[in-house]
Amino acid sequence: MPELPDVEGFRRVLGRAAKKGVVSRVEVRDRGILHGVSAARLEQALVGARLGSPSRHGKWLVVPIAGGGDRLALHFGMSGSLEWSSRPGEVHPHDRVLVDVDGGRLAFRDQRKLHGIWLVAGDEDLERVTGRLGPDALGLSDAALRARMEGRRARLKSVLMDQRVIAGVGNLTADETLWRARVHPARRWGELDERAQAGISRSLQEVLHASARRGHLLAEPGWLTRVREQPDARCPRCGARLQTTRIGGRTTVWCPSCQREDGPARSGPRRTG
DNA sequence: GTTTCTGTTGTCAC
DNA sequence: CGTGACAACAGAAA
Repeated sequence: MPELPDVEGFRRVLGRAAKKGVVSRVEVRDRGILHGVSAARLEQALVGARLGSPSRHGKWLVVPIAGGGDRLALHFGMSGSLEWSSRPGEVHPHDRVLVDVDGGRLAFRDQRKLHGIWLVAGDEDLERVTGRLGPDALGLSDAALRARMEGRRARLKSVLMDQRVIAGVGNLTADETLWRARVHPARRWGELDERAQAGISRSLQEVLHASARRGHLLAEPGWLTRVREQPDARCPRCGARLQTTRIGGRTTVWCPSCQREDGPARSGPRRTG
């Protein structure tokens, strides 16, 4: 599940939980989710402490621990989530770490365990874990996006998903954005005129803002994400049969009619003059 | 029943 | 810059 909008949702969940009080208990049910920190060390760092206000950078969540200078860095991979319950009942089989706070319990739930939880000290430490990330994609201005994209020669889909260029765009967000902007995913930034570039910038923010508000990538009528998994999916805008290919090792869905490889479509809702 | 493929995340070698 | 292998796992497809 997790792309930027999901992680933004987890940030709010964690932020609310943090305000409830101190951590009373930590249970590591699967050490495979911990990186560079033992279960004992994690417990020692958390129990009795208060969590600070979490921040998000791309798909990373960083949680200060009041008192010491340590922070948690969380990455949810493809299948992770953060679950809060005020009345904890059954433990889910994929709950890897439980953190009890006054008033409830946080669960780091993850089926595939591709990433997980780190305990980091200074900023250098954090950067060693996350890699050097580009600016967060949410709220990125048109000028800032331009500055980051300038000179990139790879296919747009790959560039948008490169966390070092901008942080937070995942596979589905990239497809949704390019579809909305009517730009073919295999095109290059430098080939586009300024209007098409601005369209990508605007589309990206529309997709991210609407989704982040809800805590997950939207899949409403009129969205590519809504139909992309269907076997013979058609473009929600023009009805053409959608195409699927692989770019950068990821499944890529686009509309051959709206997103031409050689330029913007000349038909459709947008008037051509 | 068993094997193979797929994937909203990444890294690495070539 | 692009591709393929890989990591861990479950569910679907073959």
